[in-house]
Amino acid sequence: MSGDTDVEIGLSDFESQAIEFFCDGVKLLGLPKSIGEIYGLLFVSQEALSLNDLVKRLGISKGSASQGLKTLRELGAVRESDSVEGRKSYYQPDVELKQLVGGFIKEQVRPHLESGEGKLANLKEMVEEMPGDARSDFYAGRLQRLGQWSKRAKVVLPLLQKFLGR
Amino acid sequence: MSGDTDVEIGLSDFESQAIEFFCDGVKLLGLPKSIGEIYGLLFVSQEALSLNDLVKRLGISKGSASQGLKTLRELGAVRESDSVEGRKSYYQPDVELKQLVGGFIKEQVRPHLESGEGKLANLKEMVEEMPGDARSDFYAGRLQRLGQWSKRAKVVLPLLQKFLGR
DNA sequence: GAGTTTGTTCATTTTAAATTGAACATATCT
DNA sequence: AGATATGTTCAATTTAAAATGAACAAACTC
Repeated sequence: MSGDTDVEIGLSDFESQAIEFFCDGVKLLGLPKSIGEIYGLLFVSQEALSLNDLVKRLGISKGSASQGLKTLRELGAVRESDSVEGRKSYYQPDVELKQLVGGFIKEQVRPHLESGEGKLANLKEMVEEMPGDARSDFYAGRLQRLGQWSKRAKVVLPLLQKFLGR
Repeated sequence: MSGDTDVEIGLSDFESQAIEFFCDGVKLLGLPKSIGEIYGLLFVSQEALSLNDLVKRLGISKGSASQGLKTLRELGAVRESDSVEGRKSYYQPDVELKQLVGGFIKEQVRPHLESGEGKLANLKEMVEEMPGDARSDFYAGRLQRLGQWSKRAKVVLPLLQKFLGR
């Protein structure tokens, strides 16, 4: 079979600008531009798009598109549309802010927080092994504060999600 | 005069690990490592430190230190200690989570949100100039959703700050 | 089963960002 | 004033991150 659907090549003015909007957004989150491009194009497309659609319309490499889609799926920001026709997959954006934020927190923020807690624990051990003088007291105080930070963050994140949903 | 205070050269094990902790943190926020190093060292120092102290102890360049301190001051994460002795300035960290988050939101997040709103307005204009068909209706719907996102964010940010303070 | 389509992986290249360091300005001291 | 100390700026370099594209694997087609 000839294969490809009749997707336009190149981007309309509207599409380009919308995509740029998302590129800015993901940069703020520390994600690569290509992810903004992919999500952005999906966001302004009525029909689900295949990997090859993305490659052709955005003019990015297959590698970028594949990797970007993988990240977006892990974040829960994109899902395969279930119209199974052959092996080819088509992708759609999740447009619920709550879900998007939730995925980002789960995949990007929580892991950092957790590894941070580990490091904090290490530091506390180091201080306990110090001779108990003014300096070690100062360190202990600082570490206590860091512990507060981390606790606060863990309380606030779910709250944040709750506020964003509905 | 000979000039320099008797700051150690090099970093203790404890200091290095604490600094690493902060480097991870600022990376999550999309800030350069040097900023984590500077803030980290100030955070675990009982005495205020001068620019030159930072250069020597961290082994970074004067340029980095100056630029990093500037950013940290703008964020409100660091302030000059007011012991005026000659021209030399000494710096101390602000260790209140509320202030830190507030500064970050004000300096890094809000500007992005605002420029985003501008771009959204542009996109809305573009849609209004389109012939009113199914496609433009779809676009209008999407843009409305983006407007919701942006509104939510503006409501949540101050709330977030409030929850983090105390 | 040969040929095609679809998608992933990963070594290399490219691009963007951070760091350096030298030149400069500005204040301080004697 | 001259000499020294402090701090900023910015072009050049270094470093880290992202994009590419070719090789590969897997699934479907005829």
